[in-house]
This record gives sequence, structure tokens and C-alpha cells, in this order.
Amino acid sequence: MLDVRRLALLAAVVDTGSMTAAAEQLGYTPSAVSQQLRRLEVEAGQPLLHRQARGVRPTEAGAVLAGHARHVLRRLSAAEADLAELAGLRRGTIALGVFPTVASALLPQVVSRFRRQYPDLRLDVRSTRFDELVELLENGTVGIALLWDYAWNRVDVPDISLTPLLDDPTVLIVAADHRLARKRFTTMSELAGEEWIVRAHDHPVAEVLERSCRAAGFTPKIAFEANDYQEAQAMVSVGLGVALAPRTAVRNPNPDVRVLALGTDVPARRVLLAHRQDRLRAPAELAMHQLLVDVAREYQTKP
Amino acid sequence: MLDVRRLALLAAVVDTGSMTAAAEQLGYTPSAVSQQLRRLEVEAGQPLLHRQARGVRPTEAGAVLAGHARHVLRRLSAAEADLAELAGLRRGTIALGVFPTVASALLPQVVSRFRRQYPDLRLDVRSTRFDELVELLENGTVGIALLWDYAWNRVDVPDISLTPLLDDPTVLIVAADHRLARKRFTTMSELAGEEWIVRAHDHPVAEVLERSCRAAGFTPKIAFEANDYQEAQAMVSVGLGVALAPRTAVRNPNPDVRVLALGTDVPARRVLLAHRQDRLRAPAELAMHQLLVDVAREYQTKP
DNA sequence: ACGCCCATGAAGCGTTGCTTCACGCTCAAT
DNA sequence: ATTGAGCGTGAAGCAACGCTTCATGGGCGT
Repeated sequence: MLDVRRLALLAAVVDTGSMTAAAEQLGYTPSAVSQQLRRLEVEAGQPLLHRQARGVRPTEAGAVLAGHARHVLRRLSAAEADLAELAGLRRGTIALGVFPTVASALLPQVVSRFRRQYPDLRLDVRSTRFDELVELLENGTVGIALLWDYAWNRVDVPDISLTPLLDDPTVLIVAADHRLARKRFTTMSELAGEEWIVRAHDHPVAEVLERSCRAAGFTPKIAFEANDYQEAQAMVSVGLGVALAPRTAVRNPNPDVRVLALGTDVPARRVLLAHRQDRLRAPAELAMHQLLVDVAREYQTKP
Repeated sequence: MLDVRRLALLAAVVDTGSMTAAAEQLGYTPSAVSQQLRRLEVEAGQPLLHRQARGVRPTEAGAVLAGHARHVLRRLSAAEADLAELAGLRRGTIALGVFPTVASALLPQVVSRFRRQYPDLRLDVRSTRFDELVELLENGTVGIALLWDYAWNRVDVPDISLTPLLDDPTVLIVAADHRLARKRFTTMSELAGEEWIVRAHDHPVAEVLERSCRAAGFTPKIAFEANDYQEAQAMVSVGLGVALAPRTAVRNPNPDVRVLALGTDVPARRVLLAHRQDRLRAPAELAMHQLLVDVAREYQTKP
């Protein structure tokens, strides 16, 4: 393969008409240029320059080669420009993986701010289950994923770096006409007699309920298993029972229910930012990373 | 400037989907490929490949860069192909400088054979005076020039390499009704009483005449100075005198004159092939060089 | 005739890029 | 569960390459 640096030298020499001028332009000594061009001529098997008293002139082969060199150099510049655009966040794609509840709470803010701050970047959001999120992260389909865990079961995936974003406290949902509906705060021990709405029995919130009730000294009576938090709220609203939920899941509650804070003894869900720990990360990923940290902090302070 | 060899590596890796496969394809060890790609990533400031358990996959930046790489490689191949075409005499131009008398004698054969042998090469012929030929040769306008000289004034130009092509003996031109017209051969001593047609008095043939007559013991009487050999023949044909000429100049003589050979004591013109002694010569020049040597040899043996 | 500009050469030094050898990991077959 | 094949990666070392420095020679303009 022809050496492109030599070709660049040739093009400069042909343009300037002199080896010395080309050397100066490219920051070399004339000797280096002369040596490289000689090698290029040997490689080419034919002379590329006519040596004249005053500078040099390309031969036919030299002119042809210089023409190709210019094209190659242009293309290399374009490649560098593309890299610079990707690095400068004026181009590129960031794929973000999220789970449904955080999607509805945090994402509107994330998306709108991202659009404003990086109008040239493309943002792909995929919302799916926890385990698929990890998979997407591992095979590079998404650059960043939002995950969650609870204190008794911390997420730990090899080669995945985690940054806690926010604590998502567990709250109590009661019907608007519930005896506690006018309070802003309560504790588990107040709820010993309640019937409970949970999501699927294998859903983490069910375990939160189990543990909290056990800590408060009673066993919850499960009245209904809902498929999502909308359904859970609906059941609560008609007085079928009360429910626990991460606060982000009830940012905009059903008007017929009330949301009460619980003590810190009730486990909180933790939301984490996850990415593969590559030694080098795509600029767009770094940008999204920072943006998520910012949005989460603001969300935490003024919910 | 991005290193094209690294880009080639990247393209191969992206194509094959594996560093090892790319390494094998390009004759490197996997380790070398891995090291080079890592450097390229550092240069790019962002990851180019997603390392997976089974091979690798390009990131967005990697795909972009690989695309540019493919263009660059194509262009380099085209450049090499062009050089090969020039070297393989399937393309290119050869400029030949000649002087008028050899042009008419040797050139038809040269041109027709060149056309036949190298149909893809372009042939430029420039016919001009001796000193301008040297100039054209020195500044590269022509790659090969045909020159001539006489024994007493050998051509010698610095940095110009000379190859004798043929000896062009001096012949005698007489009118068809001249007393020697029926002979094929004569000597200068037979011509002591003649009147002479010469070309310009500073023309070399005038000096040939001077020297030959002096050697034969007489001084020529100049009857006319002609501008070219056609004019000289015309003057001879009407009996104004006899003339000397290089044989190649009267290949197709005027029907009203006769051409006689002279002894070897009359100086012969020497025709030479001249080229700049570059350490590397264009393939088309080498081809033309050889062709001229061949044509000259044949011309010499069966004129 | 002088100085200036240009291309070029030999020698030497620093960098680079490769190979070799070894390791850790994942997947699939036994 | 174990083994083996395939893949990427790392440290060390060696050879080649490309540059600089210093010096030479030729042609041009003042």
C-alpha cells in the first residue's frame, strides 16, 4: 500500500513547486522531504518529479499520483471532521435504556433538556424490563441504562459501572376517603389492619411490603394483585385496600387517591445509572451521563 | 493526520467482525491489531469497537471511520493501478524531440511501430533545432531527443546520457545528366572541378565540404546557399552544381538527381539518442528508447 | 564574483510497530 | 462440571523507519 504521508508530501511539493517550500509548510526539513520522495519514486517504479534548477515539476506519474493524494487527504480530513463532530456533540446517537416507572417520571425532563442542549444529537430511548436492560447494556445496544435496586439486593453486574442517581422512597397510596387521607405522613405500624393491593407477588414492591410489615410486627393481607401502578391506584381509589409504591411511580396520582410519606424504616428504591466500564466512552454517552445526574439531583431536591 | 494503515485495520476488523480474522487476513498477529486499534481509539478520542465475547462490533464512530477508510483504500488502490498502468505501458505519454532530416527518414517507421506496439500510449513529437532540443530535454518537456554530431565536434551536455543510434554517411548529389550520374560511388578527388551547393555557410555540411575538399587537396567553389535539402536538390537538378548531404536527408531524392556514395574519408554524421540521466526513467521513455535502438539498427542494415 | 536558494547525501538517534509469549475470558461440546 | 477452542489483551524486546543535523554542489540573480 502506498504510504499516505509520502503522498501528502508529494501533493505539497507539487502544489508549492519546491521541496523546501513543502518542507516548511509541513514542518519538516528539506532533507526529509527529499528522502521520502525518493523512496516514493522507487515504490512507484518511475520518476515523479522533474528536478530543475529552480524547484521541481511533476512528471506525468507525479501529477496523477498527486491528484489521488489530494482526494485521499480530503477524505481523511472529512473523517477527522466527523470524529470532531462526534466528540463535539454536534452529531451522533445516544441510546438510553429505562424501565417504565422512571420513564414516566424522569424522562420528560431528560428528553426536553437533552433536545435543547444537544439539538444535533439523536436520542433513542428503550423502555423494558430490568434483565433485558442489562443485556442491552452489555451488547452495546444502549450506552446508558437506568436500573434500580433495593438495599437487600444490590445490583452488581461485572464490567458494569453504577452511579446512584436518586433515592425513590416508598409511599403509601390510600383512597381519598380513607381515614388517613388527610395526613401527609404515616408509619407502617398504623397500617396493621389494612388490606393491601400489590403488584405481582414476585414484584419487588411485594417484598418491600413483606419486610415492612414484618418489621412493624404484622403480616399483610393481600386483597389484589395489580398489573401496574395505574391499576393499583384504581383499586385503591374504590376502597379495595391501600398500596405501597415508589414515589416516582405516582408522580401524577389518580385524583381519587392520596399519597402519604412513610418513615425511613420502609425500604426505598434506589435508581442507578449504569454503563459499561470501557476505558473510553463515547462523548454523547458522557453528555447524557452528566445530564442524567443533573436532572436526578434537581428531581431529588424539588420533587 | 489519521494513520491510514490503522484505518485499513479498522475496516478489515469491521468487515470480518473479529480482530483475529482481520489480523490473519492482513498478515499480522492479533496482538498487533489490538494494539493499533487501541491507539486509533485514543487518537479518535472515543471508542470505535464494542468488545463482545465473540469478536467485536463497531460503535457509531467506528462505523463512520470505517466508511471513510474504505473510500481512502479504494483511492489508494486506484493510484496503484494507475502507476501499474503507467509502468505497464497501458497508459502514459512519451514526448520525443527530433530534428527535421531524421524526422522524415526514421520517424515514419518509429511512429507506426510505436502505435502498433503500444496502442494505449500517447506519442508527442516535436521537431526543432539542435539547441532547442537540448533545452527541451533539460527541462523535461521531452523525455528523449534525437541529436546528431560529427567526429570533430562531439556533443557533450552535462547530465545528458547519449546512445549512438546510427552513422549517417555523407553522400553526393548530382544532376541526373551529370557526368557521374550513372555511377554508384565516387571519391572527393574526382570532384575537384565542381561547383557546390551548400546549405547555410554556418551549417555543418558546409564544414564537411570544407574538410573533405581540403583533404582531397582542393578548395570548393560555392555556387549557392540553400535553405534546406529540398532546395539544394532542386538547384543540383538544374545543373547549378553538386552537393553533399547526409544520406538520411535524401531518402526519397528528387527524380532529377542522383545520389552517390562517397568514401569513408568523408565524415559521417552520427545520430544519437539523448536523455537526461535520471536514476529512474519513465517506463514509456524506456520503451521508446528501445524501440528507437531497434529501428535504427534495422535502418542501418537495410537502408 | 559573490551570496542565496535549492536539492541531496551520510551519519546518528528516537520512535514506532511488529513479534513472541503468556494470560483471562466466554462459549460449546464432552 | 470440565475441557478445549477462539478471542482479545498485555509486557518485553527487537528491527526498521523517519527524522534531524551537518555538509556538499549546482544554478540564478544582484
